[in-house]
Amino acid sequence: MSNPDPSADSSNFALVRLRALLDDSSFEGEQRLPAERVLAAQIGIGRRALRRALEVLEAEGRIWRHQGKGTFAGPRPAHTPANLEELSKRTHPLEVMDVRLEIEPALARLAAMRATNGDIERLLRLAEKTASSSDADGRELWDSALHRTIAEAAGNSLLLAIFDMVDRIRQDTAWRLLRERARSGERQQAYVEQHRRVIAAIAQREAHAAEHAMREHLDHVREGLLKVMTSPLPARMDGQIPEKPVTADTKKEIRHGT
Amino acid sequence: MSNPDPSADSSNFALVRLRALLDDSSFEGEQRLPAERVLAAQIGIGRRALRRALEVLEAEGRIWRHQGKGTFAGPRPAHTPANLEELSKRTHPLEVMDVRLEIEPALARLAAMRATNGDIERLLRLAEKTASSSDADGRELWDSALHRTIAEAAGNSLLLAIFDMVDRIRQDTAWRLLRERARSGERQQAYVEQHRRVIAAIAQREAHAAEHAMREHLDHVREGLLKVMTSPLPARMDGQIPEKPVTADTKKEIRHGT
DNA sequence: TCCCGAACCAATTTGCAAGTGGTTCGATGA
DNA sequence: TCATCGAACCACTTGCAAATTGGTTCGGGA
Repeated sequence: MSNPDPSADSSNFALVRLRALLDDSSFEGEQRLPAERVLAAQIGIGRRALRRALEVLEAEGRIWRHQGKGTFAGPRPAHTPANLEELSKRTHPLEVMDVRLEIEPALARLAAMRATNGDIERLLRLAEKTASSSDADGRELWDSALHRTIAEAAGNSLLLAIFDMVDRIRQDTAWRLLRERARSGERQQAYVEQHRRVIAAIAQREAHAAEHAMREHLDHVREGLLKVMTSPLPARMDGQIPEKPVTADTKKEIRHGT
Repeated sequence: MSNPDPSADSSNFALVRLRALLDDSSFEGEQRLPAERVLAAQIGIGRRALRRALEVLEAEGRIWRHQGKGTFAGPRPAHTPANLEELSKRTHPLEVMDVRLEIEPALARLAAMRATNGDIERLLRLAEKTASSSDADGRELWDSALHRTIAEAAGNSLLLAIFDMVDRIRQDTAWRLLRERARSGERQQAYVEQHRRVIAAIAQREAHAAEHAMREHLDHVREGLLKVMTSPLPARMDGQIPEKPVTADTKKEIRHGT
């Protein structure tokens, strides 16, 4: 009987050689392997056959590769994003919402305890602006400024940096549409009232009340988000249907690497 | 009577010209101004006089400058660090501890709800290792791995990224010494017991208990940190005195930029 | 005493070259 | 007919040197 996959012959040879190389003590740590072109010449096979073997080893987790860097022995180092784009790809709106629900109530509580009178003045002015803003973009901006001012008033630079990180992800790309749909008219009204309550609690230095009010507000926001995501086609005035079901696509694409 | 500050003559001239330039619509946004050398030649004064004028404008907040970048119209953009070194410079151990107190109890709660059985197995193994580890470095590593595994088990990639960020700051530079001193023998014993409690709660899926146990644990850690920082020279078995009062120096160096 | 020009320092940006894995293509040979 | 190879190209990363910028110092000159 003939070989069912003759194409793998020289690749198999390469696999044997590569496994021997990896088992060798010289590649113990996270050592870098020679470049593909060099390695192929060393073993005496073509680059294509070598790459097939490397794919197997990578799938096994014995090596990892990165374009422009090289091929390395050992498991792929834990990928901690640290830059926004990567992080933004790997998360999704519900995760972000969960994080906000953990962080921002704490920020509100701390703000109630540590805000300066100047902070509180700024908050009150912002609340007015948010309420009186008419267009969606304007609301968006004032709302963002309001939440950030609370984060500043909390007086913890590290927490502020974390808030900024989350906020930048939130403002990224495709989510704007989602958020816009999540704030219908009456919901927007409720948001304004909830903001007022949070700010009032902070202004009166009621830490617990501030935390509670903020959590309640974000619960409402989360609920709005869920509603939009689970019923993607509510009656729309303009009758337009989004070309792509944003939520589903986004989630699938994001989920691929935990 | 003579001019009390004749040195400001050409600088004043430059100020007038510059204000006119800034009021001009062409520099509305965060536009970049010409280089100092060019600008000085344009206005027809020396660079030194120009720089005096620019200092005034910068103090007024109408422009901002940065070495190697240039001079820009408008207020200085909000500085959101985003990279570890900057962040690490701008925070201090107590801030980090406060953040951990906000984040990690939430992580423990989520882990209790969402951990896989595999996660729980890993946690139990790690707890053993941590308890049996003898040297300080070993404890440090196992402890870190334990907390991170809980963060992983919480199943929120964004929260995990935040945890990693905080953890990297925590492990940075000078704080290692501080932490080492904060874990005396009996405190270490208590930590092991607290870890056991957190893990047990997670394993039994008791979300609230897990959150509570983790908060209690971190409260103890915080207390240990405070004790070390407020009484920098406890009685030491070996009689050695650290060459430098680490806490004070570190705090001062870190504090310089809020 | 003040101003100017020059020079130097330090931080940043920019462009380029080299090297890497990822991919496509046509020629070759079993 | 098919797998293979070599070549070429693309996309990404790294490293380095040049250029540019603000920050600073110094000496000449009015």
